[in-house]
Amino acid sequence: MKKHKDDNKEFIKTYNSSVYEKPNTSVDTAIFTVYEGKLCVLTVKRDEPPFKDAWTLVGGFIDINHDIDLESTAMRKLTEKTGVSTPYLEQFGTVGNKTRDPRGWSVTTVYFALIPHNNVKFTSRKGASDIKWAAVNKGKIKNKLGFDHAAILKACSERLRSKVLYTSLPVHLMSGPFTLGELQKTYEIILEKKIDHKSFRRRILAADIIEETHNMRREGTRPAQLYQLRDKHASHFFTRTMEGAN
Amino acid sequence: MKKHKDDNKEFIKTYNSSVYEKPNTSVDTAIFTVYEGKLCVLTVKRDEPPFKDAWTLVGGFIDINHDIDLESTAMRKLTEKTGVSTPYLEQFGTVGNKTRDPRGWSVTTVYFALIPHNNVKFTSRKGASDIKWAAVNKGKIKNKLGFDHAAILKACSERLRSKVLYTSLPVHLMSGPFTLGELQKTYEIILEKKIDHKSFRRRILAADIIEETHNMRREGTRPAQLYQLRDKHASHFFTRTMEGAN
DNA sequence: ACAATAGTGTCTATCAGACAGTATATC
DNA sequence: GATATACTGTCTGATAGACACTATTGT
Repeated sequence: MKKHKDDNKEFIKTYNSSVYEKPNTSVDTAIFTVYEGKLCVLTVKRDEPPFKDAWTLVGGFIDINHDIDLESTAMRKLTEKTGVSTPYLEQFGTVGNKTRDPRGWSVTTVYFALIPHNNVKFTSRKGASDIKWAAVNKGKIKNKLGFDHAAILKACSERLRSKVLYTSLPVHLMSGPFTLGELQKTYEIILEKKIDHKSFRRRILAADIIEETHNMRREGTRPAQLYQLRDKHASHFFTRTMEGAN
Repeated sequence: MKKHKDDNKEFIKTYNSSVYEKPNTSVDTAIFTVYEGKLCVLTVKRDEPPFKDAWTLVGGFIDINHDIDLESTAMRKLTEKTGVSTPYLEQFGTVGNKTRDPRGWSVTTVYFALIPHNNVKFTSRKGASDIKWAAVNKGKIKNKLGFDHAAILKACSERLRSKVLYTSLPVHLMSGPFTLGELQKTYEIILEKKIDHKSFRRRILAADIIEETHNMRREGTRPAQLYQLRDKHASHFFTRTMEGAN
């Protein structure tokens, strides 16, 4: 590793010409929720160039004086934007290349998070104008995303979809007790297809990850059993995937 | 991203800490092969501090002037050390924290590679004294590894083992035509357990990823059919995992 | 009664595990 | 023939998909 001079001019010069020895290093998180029957991802509006006024995923640079590791950078940003402090948070992967950021070689470690919609309180000082949920369809949202975030979102959505076929991840989108019908709906929204309800119940109940509460949900028609997670932080991996190709 | 005051002192301070002070960024690869009935990983001896004279995985810093992306950094290092230019190469994940490198905040993107042992020619200028295969057992090797590479190797080995339960990855460890018996042996070495040969054959043949050659392997006992990959770069994902827990 | 949602019964298809049995080499 | 490795036959068990059926609510 080359050492950098503390000479300020030299520093500015290399910074401007984008041939600084270390790439920039950031963390971005695709924060997913299910809301009004749709899979949504949290987007924020940039207030500085590059991509000023464009929407992006939630992210930022590592603060090496305060963050102890990458995950705490991701958590810090997530909590800053949503107020949520116990999301399901998983590292997706890292994208690093010469071209993704006009400022030069840039590396971003991407996480994806699942949070129940109810738990979110936007904490942005400017109100809601610079932060919003965007509905995700086949990995895409309507608005253009800055940097390579459209590609990152697509890849994250695909990973989410694929993991939902063989895990219990969507339980992390439920807030408080839920019915099997509601959980199934959440699966269906993410997978963008219907699931046979009998198979679904069998599968979830056999996994033994949820337990009955003493309450029922009463809304319109026949009351439904309310369940809760046995272990708030556990995830179950099934040995077979549901149909729909990997 | 927090906004900074334009106050000059404050600016320089935040400038230095948020922009100038970037973590170091590297790429490390666990290069696996199967050799003499054992799963092995390539290790190299460091010739500079920190961890001078300790063994580590193959890796190094990104060369932002020559590498176009992270994968090309990994490939460059791999080819440099092994002479192999078409490995199976997959990103494993990224470790970044304050403590893993005594020089300070450090981020490393970890890849794992599979290469057939025959294809390797050590190209190190110093001869073989600073590079060698180390047998991996339950994710560990005998020699101590520098940095946090022991933990990284363990995590990579577990990922490899887990993927082998539901993919055809081990085909990338075979050089040239191979018999089903040889492929099965390779699976068994990675999984560290026996597989039923009938189930194995059924599974691999049903995947339709290999085809018979016109040759047989004749060695001692009954000749065995030699197969070759239909698509050199394809990987098959089975819908069910083999037993042995995820 | 009817609509709507909750929940059960049960048949079939698929595929992994187990393991006995057959085939073809060398010695 | 004995032994070693290659390869096949086939039964069992687990579980996903399909889908018909029953249950309980509000209107």
